[in-house]
Amino acid sequence: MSSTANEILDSAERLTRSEGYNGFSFRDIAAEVGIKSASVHYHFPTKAGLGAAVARRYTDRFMAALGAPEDTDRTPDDLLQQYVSLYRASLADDGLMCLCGMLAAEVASLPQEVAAEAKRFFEKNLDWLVRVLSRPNAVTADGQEQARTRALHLIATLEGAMLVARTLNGPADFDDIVREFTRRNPPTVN
Amino acid sequence: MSSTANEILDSAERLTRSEGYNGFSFRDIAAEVGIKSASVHYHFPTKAGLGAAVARRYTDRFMAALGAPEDTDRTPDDLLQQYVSLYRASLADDGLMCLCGMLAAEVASLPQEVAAEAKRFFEKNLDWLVRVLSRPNAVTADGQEQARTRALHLIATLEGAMLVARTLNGPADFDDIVREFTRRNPPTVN
DNA sequence: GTCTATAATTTGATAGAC
DNA sequence: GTCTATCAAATTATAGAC
Repeated sequence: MSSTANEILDSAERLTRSEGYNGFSFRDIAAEVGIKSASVHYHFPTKAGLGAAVARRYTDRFMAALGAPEDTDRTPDDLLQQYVSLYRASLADDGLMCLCGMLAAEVASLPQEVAAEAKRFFEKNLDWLVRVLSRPNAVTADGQEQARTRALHLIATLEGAMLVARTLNGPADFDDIVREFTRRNPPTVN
Repeated sequence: MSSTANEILDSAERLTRSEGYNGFSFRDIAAEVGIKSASVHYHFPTKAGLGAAVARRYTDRFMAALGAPEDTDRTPDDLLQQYVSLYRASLADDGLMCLCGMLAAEVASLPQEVAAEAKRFFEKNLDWLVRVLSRPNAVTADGQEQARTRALHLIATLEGAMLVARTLNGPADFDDIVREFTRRNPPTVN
């Protein structure tokens, strides 16, 4: 992957997380990278392809940062706290939305291949969280179903907190919401 | 307000909740209403004005449906359950996002007057919830600050649940999340 | 790989007839 | 109030020179 292609992905990711998939153009990216829009098309022939590539890279990077859910060097609670931190860093960095949270909002108007990548992000997140919550020393082991519900609940809270915080008071509100969530969903074992 | 103007607002609202503010055009609305795009401009000269009018009407209708937070015929818990139902109906109707949840995602690329209306929606919601949570027989009265945090937490959970449910399994996931939230945040008094 | 040039379409918006 | 016609700008995308 060329250096320019990576800069294009960086720019497209930032723009999507700020303005949405429908809120940026090839010319916006070209201006940020310092090339012409025709050169962007050389690296990514279509916008749908670029959007899908951005989402795929984002998901892969996110999952890599999470690490193995079964890592015995870290307690389930450590892993969950780290999960929350990743979202928080996302917002704090530049007031940017989670890429796939943004795509989830726009899902009805996305090219099919981009929508599919957004869905994949959530499914991978769910799977990782379910594995963490299913570990022997994590919460009450009331089965996979309950673990999935808990995982969904956490993802929804974090995505919603980013959404709301962006229009109100930023990271301060995000932190407020997460603190309240943690107070209501304390780690049980560990 | 003419009948056509209302149909335009209906169409613009549906399109915004489905595709986002950046995802529809005057021609899309014209096609739905059965007129030409020039006629849409007669009623709403600019897209920013139309977007702001849609958001304002949505907020006013939403607040009217909520009723008075101090209504003594209804317990705080009744009111909170009704609040959740309004969100749930939103999603169930047609898989549509909350209008202002959608605008919140796009906020960085919205005309200032549209962004301001989205913010107003959340502030009005917060105010209503704080009043409900501050009633003498509601939860533990640990002050306005805690009531605001609880209110934020509920709004974020509902907006996040809509967002996530739209890309995964729809209303079933929304209900799952709300059930889990309710289990973790049971009504205390009433 | 990047450029200029341009095609084809869409977009928000306006002028003026009816 | 709605229409036809049109504009100016922006958009995704391609052809072909360098």
